[in-house]
Amino acid sequence: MSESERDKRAADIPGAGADLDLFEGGPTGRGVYAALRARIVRLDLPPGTPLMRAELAETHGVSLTPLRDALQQLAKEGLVRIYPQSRTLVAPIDTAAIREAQFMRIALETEVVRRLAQAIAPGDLERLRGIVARQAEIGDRPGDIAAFHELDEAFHQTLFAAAGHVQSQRVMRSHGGHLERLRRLHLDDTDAAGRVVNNKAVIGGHTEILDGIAAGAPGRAMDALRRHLNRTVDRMTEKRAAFPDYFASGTQ
Amino acid sequence: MSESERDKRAADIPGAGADLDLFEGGPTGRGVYAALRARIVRLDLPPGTPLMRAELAETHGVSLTPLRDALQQLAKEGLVRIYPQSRTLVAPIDTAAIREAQFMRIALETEVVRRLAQAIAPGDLERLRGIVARQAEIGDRPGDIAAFHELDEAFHQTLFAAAGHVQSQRVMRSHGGHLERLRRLHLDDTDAAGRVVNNKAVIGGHTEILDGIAAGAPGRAMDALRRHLNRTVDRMTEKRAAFPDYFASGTQ
DNA sequence: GGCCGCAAACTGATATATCAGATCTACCAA
DNA sequence: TTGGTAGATCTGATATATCAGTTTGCGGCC
Repeated sequence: MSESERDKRAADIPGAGADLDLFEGGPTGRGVYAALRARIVRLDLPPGTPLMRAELAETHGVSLTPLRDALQQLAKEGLVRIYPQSRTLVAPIDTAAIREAQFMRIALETEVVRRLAQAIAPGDLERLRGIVARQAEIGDRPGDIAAFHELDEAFHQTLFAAAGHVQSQRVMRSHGGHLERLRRLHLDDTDAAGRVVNNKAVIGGHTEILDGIAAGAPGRAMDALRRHLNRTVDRMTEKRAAFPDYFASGTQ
Repeated sequence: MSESERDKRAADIPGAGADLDLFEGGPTGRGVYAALRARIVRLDLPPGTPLMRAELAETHGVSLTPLRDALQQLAKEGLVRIYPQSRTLVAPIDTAAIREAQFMRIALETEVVRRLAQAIAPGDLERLRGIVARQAEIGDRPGDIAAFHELDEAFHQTLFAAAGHVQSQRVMRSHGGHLERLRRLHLDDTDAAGRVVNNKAVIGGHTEILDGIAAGAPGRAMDALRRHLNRTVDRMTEKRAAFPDYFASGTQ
């Protein structure tokens, strides 16, 4: 049942990626882009998978031109590697790219939180508290992974929205594909008990951040956020050992 | 003479933009992209200028396909507006985009400086001091605008390099076209005396930042950086009044 | 039996042709 | 005179054809 739940969530991801409407290659190409990105990020198309343009074009019912647009877009995000005149394949997960994405996220979100601690609209703070409250409600039940994760997304997006910098978050996300894939690897590797613990930690982090903001204490809010975000990447080397084929052979 | 100096600098900008090799549309298209971006950012192609594909293709000696790639790239950066089936023109300077770019820059660079204040390689600190010293040398002479500006660029780039996050700076710059155009507007509007004063302020800012880093005082370094960066955007409304045609009609 | 070289086949890049939507203009009607 | 509409024209999107570089597999040679 958690199985079907997860699949449902996975199927939703294309939609989630679609709001990154920074990308388009024209009306037609866009759908292809979104579909491919979703499959790559979901690791449905694992790193190294060759992408045959002719075949993909036929599958998606478009010609080579919009398909090329989509691939170029993905190449610019680093999710696809195009070897000119040769072939195109799903890029390996790049450790360096993950570090950059993480850096960007900490930098941006830390600044968001800082500004919110200086001034936040009461309505926004309420909304944020509400999200955390809903997380707490389902936090104990190990079942609703999808819902919990969705609320987590909502929390961070609301932070950016409250600060008036949704666009920056969009830019950040558009370069965070490698990090998303790493997170995907983490998704399935915790048992129910461990997940509940993790959920509690997430909720605690969110609460600390909001407390810092509410108290008008930028430093406190920023530190809390930093701790909260650093959780994700810590276990990267472990994942890299478990899925050596998925990662680039670069340093570290 | 400062005239020819400035032109020489302007001619260099394409090269400066070229290291944003985040962008390509294939080997051929890349040159077109760089050339167009340079002309747009330099305000050589003012906002609102229609971009006729057939003509541009002929001018640059390429076909429509790579030209389209270049334009799509520019559209994604927000520098060009494509109205499907209708026309393509240079996008107006967007106040909101400038605010986002400025936000991103402060967030990213502030985090860079914070980390450097915690730990910096002695060689990097030396290099940075060296750049500021060279700025001080030519700071009094109003002539060398190009050289001074180049050193300024080098300073900030070296900060990112020292923190090991050049890639993030690249992403940031790739979305900073609107801000670059605003800066371009500021470039020509100060007389020699004013420029010397401004140069002094820049040098002072850089020095404060480095002092904060050297002292291992993140807060101090970050505050200094914040003050330093906020200089640029302050006079935006003034520019907007002077060049109403260049700006989008959006709020504020 | 293994290695080198050549050629064929495949792939992506580029150019061109076709399609469809949007704008503009001229003409008609109110 | 003005508003609207039909059609011509222009533009970008899409599809297809051509070009050029890369890989691969076969055959000959060492």
